[in-house]
Amino acid sequence: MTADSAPALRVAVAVEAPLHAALGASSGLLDYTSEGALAPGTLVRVPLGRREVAGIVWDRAARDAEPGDPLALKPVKAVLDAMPPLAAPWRALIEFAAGYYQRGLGELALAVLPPQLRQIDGTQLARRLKRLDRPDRPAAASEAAAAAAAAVTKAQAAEAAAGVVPAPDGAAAGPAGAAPPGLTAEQAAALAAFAQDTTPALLYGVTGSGKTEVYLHAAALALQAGRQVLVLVPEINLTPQLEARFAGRFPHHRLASLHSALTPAQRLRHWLLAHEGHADLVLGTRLAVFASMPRLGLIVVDEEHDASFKQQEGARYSARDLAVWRGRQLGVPVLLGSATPSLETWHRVQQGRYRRLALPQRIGGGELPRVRLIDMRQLPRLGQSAPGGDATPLAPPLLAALRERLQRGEQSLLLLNRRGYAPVLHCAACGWKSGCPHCSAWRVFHKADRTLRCHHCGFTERVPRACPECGNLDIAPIGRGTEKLEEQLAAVLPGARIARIDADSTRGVGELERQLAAVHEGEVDVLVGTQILAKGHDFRRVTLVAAVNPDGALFTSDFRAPERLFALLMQAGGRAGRDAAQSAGSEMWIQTTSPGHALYAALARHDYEAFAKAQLDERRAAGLPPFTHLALVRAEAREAAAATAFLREAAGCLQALDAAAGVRAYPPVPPALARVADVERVQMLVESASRPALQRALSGWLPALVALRARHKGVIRWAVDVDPQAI
DNA sequence: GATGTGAATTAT
DNA sequence: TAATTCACATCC
Repeated sequence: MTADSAPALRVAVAVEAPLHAALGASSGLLDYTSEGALAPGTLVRVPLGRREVAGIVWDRAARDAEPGDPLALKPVKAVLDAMPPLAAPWRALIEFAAGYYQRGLGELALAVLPPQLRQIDGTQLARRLKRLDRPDRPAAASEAAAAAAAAVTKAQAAEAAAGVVPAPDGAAAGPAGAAPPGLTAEQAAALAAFAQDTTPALLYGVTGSGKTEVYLHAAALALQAGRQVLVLVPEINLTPQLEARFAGRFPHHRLASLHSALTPAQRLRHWLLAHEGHADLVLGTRLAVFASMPRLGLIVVDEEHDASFKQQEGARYSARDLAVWRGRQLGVPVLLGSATPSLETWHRVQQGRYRRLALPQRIGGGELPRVRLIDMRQLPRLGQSAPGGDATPLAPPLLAALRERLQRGEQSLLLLNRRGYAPVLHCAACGWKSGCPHCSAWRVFHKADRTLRCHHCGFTERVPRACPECGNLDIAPIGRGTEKLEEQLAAVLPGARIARIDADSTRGVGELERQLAAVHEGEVDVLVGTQILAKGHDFRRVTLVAAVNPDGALFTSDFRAPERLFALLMQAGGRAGRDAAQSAGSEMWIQTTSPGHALYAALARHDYEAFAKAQLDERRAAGLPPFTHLALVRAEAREAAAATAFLREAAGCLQALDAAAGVRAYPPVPPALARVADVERVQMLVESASRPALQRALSGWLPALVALRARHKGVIRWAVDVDPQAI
């Protein structure tokens, strides 16, 4: 406005605008003017169209500065300088991730900040920052953490009682305990080796081998050096347990958790604690990999093989892979823990790119459960005429084993990866099945509320009294879900206290914790549930784990299914006999029609390495990861033909691209789940033996895809998925 | 992606 | 004639 004011400076700002909006040309940055100089990483508010949005001042190479009339630029509206700017390493991480996963810089940068930070103004932010000095309210830790803390205390008391951990009573159980428990020789060796250098290290150890203790000691070293520690865990459910363990061990260090179950205010507070360097420990799910941590000195990725580290929407990043990148960038060690490492990680260990630290023994010499394979083909087809119409839910020998446990007062855990009563309803007269009208999937029969529910789009109806096609009254459920298994168990195990834990039974806030507490208190004899149960929870009294029907994963086209099944079963088996005193009698039962399958044979020997070798040989032969690098271009449209046409033409653009040497595109195909909520999906696989080649091709291709999209009006959405989980 | 524009289509 | 819906242009 004022003609005599100093000439305004030009600043580049990353704003929340998707790449495909073709905003800010190639860099994704927009130019604004500012009165004073603004440090890169400064949070600002800028006008964008008729809106005012949050942005981050970015540094950009001088050669990228676009010519143009600075007078036509709009000024920055507000500078949120109460907060330190986001540091260069953080910005480098964002730039790398945006480039690697083919997303807009600003889109990613703003998406990984706490949502509240995008909304508040300078005064509000200043107030929040002032409040950081106040200690966290105990309530903020939530009932969940309290429940988990109780469980952990008990667990450690059990370990101490078993005489395996030379810890004084009460150590690590609360703020009062100062002396950390000692380490076994194996743990000490792993820790010493880890401290040698900063190459990423795989901590390879079965459930119960004491990986967490190594994390804690590695963390202690980093904390002593005045550094911050980032711990990534796969599930929200697991954060309270580990949080309690870390908080108990490091009572004089501040811990902040970061996951999507926090309230917006908590999320902002915890993020700011990390960013300001007030929190020494940051523990969270995949989104925490982007936490701003000025003194970062160690990254731990627990259960590194877990698929939930890969984001499945928006920017489809792998938090595990970004953690490794971040560690290398900072020269900070990364510790990847797993009993069943991802084949990608295992391959890198074999290439010598990652170190291998092994913990082959269970703490206290506890045995892994004996694996028993039950050949379901040998069973008499009992109960064909029974209500529900399928064979007996459990093989007689397994049933006998369950009764034994019941008599001895021990707990059993039954896994069935299917919630609801039955996966589909069927009319015997006309062949009608309970398909979802909006998705290419069956609607699941939920007996408890007598509904047919689509697990993909949520479409729910009451169960029809008769077949909607032919009016036949004789419609019957096919197959079995957890609800039905629970019901069938109640019939064959009268008097047993049976609990079911799955996404349906744990819908309410704190419901999972409440149910788990009941299990720990011994109020449950038999626990039925989905894979929610297999992960991380410490069930001390469980001596029998059974997989009721795991075969499905053996025969799907999903190339990662065997890897996931093996990990799930190993992990589930690890739930049994964690109490060293009982481990000798603990068993893992598997009902299968393929008892000779190599996967089960390896599982019976607890031989991950043989399994991994066989899988890697298959992957190499089939040209799959980690030997080939993949990306998927996904497109969605009302009509599949529109999405397919877009992808076909996209493939043409790729072929015309010089940068696409050594990269090849396959014909577009529908994924396993082709239609969801009346939207058709089509995807195209792009592969290369070279990761840099794939990257070059994708980067060169993207502008063409953006332009192409403008001509294919039928396409509702499209996205690139680099290193996809499934193809 | 969000927002605003104008034109076309539909309801009353 | 008002009210929706929809295609499309713009956003430093």
